[in-house]
Amino acid sequence: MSDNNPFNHDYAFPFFGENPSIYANQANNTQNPHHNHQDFDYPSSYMSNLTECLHGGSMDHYNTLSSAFGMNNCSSSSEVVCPQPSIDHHHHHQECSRKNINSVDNQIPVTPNSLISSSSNSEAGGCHEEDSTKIKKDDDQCELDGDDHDNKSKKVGKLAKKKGEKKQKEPRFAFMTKSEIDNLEDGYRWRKYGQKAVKNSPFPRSYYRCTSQKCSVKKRVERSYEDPSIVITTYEGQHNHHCPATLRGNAAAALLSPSFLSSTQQQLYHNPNEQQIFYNPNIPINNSFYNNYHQQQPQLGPDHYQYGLFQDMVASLINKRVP
DNA sequence: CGGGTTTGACCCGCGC
DNA sequence: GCGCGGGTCAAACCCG
Repeated sequence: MSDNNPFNHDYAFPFFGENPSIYANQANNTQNPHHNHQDFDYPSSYMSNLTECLHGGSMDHYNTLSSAFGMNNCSSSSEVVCPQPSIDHHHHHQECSRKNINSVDNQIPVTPNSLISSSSNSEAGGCHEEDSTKIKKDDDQCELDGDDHDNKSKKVGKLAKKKGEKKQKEPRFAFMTKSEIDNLEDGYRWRKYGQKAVKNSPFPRSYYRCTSQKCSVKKRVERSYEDPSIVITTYEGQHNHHCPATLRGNAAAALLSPSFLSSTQQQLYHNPNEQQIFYNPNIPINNSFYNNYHQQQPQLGPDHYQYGLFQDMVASLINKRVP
């Protein structure tokens, strides 16, 4: 676990599962030999996370982003794993990446600035870490209870779970956002429960939990050590309540809400599964950001990405909504 | 006083 | 087995 880059972990997020890319002409090669495939299955609810995390979670009254994105069809066929470094590769990618971006820039209209990268169940190699950890903890706790270990049992005693009860790792997805502010406003209320230094990074990682009762959604916020202007926010889990700051959990409303689309942020919206990147053409592209980004995912060269607008993505959502 | 933050200790998995 | 790094806990602290 020496990898402190969330984007190097498994990320899968079939936003446009069945939706043809808006800018498909710019990148249609999805057969990247360096693109490893993972075998693990995604939880059926996995795709509902963006929805749940970005706005209220009640799935009964509206279409969620998950449905809008065709998340139910999400296959486990594309995700980012095990980057395969290749210097030449990188250079080439960087060039192409910039090229593509520019070309897109020229043809797209205005858009809200947002970039999201997504992930699926985390930790490609060990998508158990957190939960299994907890379970282990609990088990230990059970065993310890009889003994002394006062302090330890006290600390760990809360999360008692049955032995063998395997809690599935909550799906995750991450945003890369160019912002001065670390903790970006997303409409939910969060309580910070931890902060850790990140290896190889001068910037700490903060851990937040949704303050809503019985809502187990967590998020991590850290600043990219490669580009300090980039904030990486990783969400984990699904909200079981409406977003307090949006209208009845309307996905589009949430996504388009002023807070979320604050003009002070430049964001990219990246869908590794579909290899799409969305960005705000109103804001000059930060080359270092793209370079770093593609360096972080060398197995998915820019040639294989599709670029589009976050706005179009949202529009797609709205169009797909069922009354 | 309630709710959020800070911070050091603790736990766990993993790699060596 | 040990050390490292990531994640969590919870007491202490802060603040409106």
